[in-house]
Amino acid sequence: MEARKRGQSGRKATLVDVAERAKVSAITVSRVINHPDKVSDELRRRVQEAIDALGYIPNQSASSLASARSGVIGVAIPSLSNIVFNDVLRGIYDVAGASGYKVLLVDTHYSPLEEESMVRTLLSQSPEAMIITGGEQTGACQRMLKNANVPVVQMMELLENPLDMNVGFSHQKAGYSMAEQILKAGYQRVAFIGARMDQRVQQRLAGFREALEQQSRFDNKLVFTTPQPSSIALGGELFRSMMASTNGAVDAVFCCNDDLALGALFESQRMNINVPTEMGLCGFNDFEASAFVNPSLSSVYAPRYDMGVKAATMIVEVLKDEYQGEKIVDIGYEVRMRQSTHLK
Amino acid sequence: MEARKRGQSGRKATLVDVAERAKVSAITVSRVINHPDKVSDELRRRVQEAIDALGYIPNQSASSLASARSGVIGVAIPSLSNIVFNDVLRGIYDVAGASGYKVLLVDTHYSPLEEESMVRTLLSQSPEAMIITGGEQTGACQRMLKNANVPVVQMMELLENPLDMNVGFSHQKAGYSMAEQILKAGYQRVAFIGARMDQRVQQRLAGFREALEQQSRFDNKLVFTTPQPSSIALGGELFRSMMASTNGAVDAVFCCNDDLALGALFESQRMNINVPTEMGLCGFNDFEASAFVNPSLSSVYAPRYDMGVKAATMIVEVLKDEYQGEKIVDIGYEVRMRQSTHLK
DNA sequence: GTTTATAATGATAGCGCAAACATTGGGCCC
DNA sequence: GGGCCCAATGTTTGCGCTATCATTATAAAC
Repeated sequence: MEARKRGQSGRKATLVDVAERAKVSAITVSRVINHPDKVSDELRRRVQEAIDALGYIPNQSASSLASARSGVIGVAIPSLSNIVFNDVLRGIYDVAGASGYKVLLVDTHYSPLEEESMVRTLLSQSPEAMIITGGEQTGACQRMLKNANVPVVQMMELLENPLDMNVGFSHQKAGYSMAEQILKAGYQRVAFIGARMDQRVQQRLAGFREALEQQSRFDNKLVFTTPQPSSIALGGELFRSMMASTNGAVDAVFCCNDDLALGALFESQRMNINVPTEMGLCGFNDFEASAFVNPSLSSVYAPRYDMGVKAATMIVEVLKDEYQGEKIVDIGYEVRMRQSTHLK
Repeated sequence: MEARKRGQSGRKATLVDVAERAKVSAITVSRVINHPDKVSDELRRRVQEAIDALGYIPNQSASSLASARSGVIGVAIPSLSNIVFNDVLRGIYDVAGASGYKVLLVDTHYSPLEEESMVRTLLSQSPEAMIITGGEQTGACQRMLKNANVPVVQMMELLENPLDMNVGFSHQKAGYSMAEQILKAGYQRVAFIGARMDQRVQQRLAGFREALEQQSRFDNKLVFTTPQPSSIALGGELFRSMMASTNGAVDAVFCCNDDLALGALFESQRMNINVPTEMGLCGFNDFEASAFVNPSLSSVYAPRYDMGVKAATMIVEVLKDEYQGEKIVDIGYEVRMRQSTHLK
């Protein structure tokens, strides 16, 4: 690359280059960018011209360093491929973007150790706030977050002792409610199939168990779980092996999420098992497909987009010192009973 | 908050705090972090102890400013909620993470103007490289990217004149191939339903049209498009209104993606139209559900994860000055014919 | 035993920007 | 017309870090 003059593409233009070209001081250029109302129309115009001419783009590192404000919100989620988090993310991005914040996003792969390392990376960017998933942080990770001295929101599930703020819903209650509805629909022998088995899935199982135990219908032999990641394919496999090992004793299956449930549904169709008459089926998370598949799939809906919006809004308001609400927000859920559990 | 001493949680520890505690110079601490092999075991141990004791986390802004290396790769995608991009993102994150790069991700909402603004935001973070989607950038955006003087990868589709590097596949050829197969399967009057209608969808339509025209089977009245975002619900609606307006004249539908196709499939089931005998159906992108739904859905698969991996790998290698391959990489696609288009 | 190479550490300066404080030049008051 | 205020602009300084160049200690070379 040839050597070029300032402001040409060889070397990136700086505030000083703009200032020289506009014949003002550097700080005036800074003001035009950050506090345009504090500069006269005339100078503002001249500076803007110079900015455009040079294609000047501010150096955010320098700005962060000088002002101790990075404009970054750090976000850690366990998986990029799980649709559940996309909805939440959309909410976060929408609010953050509208308020002038950037989002630095990391994927922890459902591992607290990886989360710790990722949180360290995020903190090195001097974020003004953090949004993380759930409550299974390592001790070191918790310490870092406290030390960082920025607002932290833990989202997705309700926690006993959040680090700071918390938005989510009770997966245990939701699991309980759904299981309750299944029993109410008249199913007698309800199995559970679950994958990944992270904290939230375990809570759903706990709720399921509680509901069944209340009617003395819980049977540990009907709980089928695996640490493998969820997928439609896996749902089909688990359903098939469940059927093989239970020998017709099961008349409904509570799937820990809609991936598994859809897989089970498609597999039951191929096995010529009628849903819902021979086999009730429900999922969790209420994917769009669940409402449209035939038979439509019962599931638990939670306002995920709103949860992201709420998390980001709390943060933005706390940063402006304007937040009035509670530190722990229950965003709620809704059991949506559809054809797949309609026994009679 | 009370005032506290250095290294306590009141004020974040800096390199100098660590240096004082370890009784070394600041630069030695910097070396322990960035070039540990250049420091003796003894000092490295002492410094590491001080780092741990103070919970020191480097300030990346200061580091970026001093070293002119941010460790950031900027990524712009048109939508956070489209699964298609998640797969690609996973590939990018996996490679970037393994190579020590952070990803700054923005959502352009399919708007070139928003993309321009987001790219400006990304560039202000001094990214070392950029990955963007497609080739519909505004002039100003293209200029910024060229001026930034960093490697740029445009991904998802193959471009005539990429700004720099390019990884993708030809959506037109893919559309052509799929349409060709549909005709080959024996379907006579093939409709097209499309949503969003971004560049890539338009290319799929162009390929579809080309294939049909070659057999004089193209009929513009059988093309149904809308700028609305795709969804399963929309697929059902479009299918229903298509059926209403064409009056039984259509025997197959090419859907621009699997969302629409699944929606059309579920709707056809509710309308008691047999797929594939009365109606052929195909989609695009090959979602996981497409292989498992009944009847299974024909679609076009592209190695999206690999595409993300490739894009990030190219960048990482270019940054190390080690990249040997072509600037334009065709990642290919695969037409997967399944039950939904099995006429005979 | 002097020179030369090498490894380990340190001192200094500066990256680009904005906070804090300083200066200037009206307009306005009585 | 002196004093005061405020808006508009400028000067200085330092954020936390690393590149660069220096310095010292140590080993190797002859």
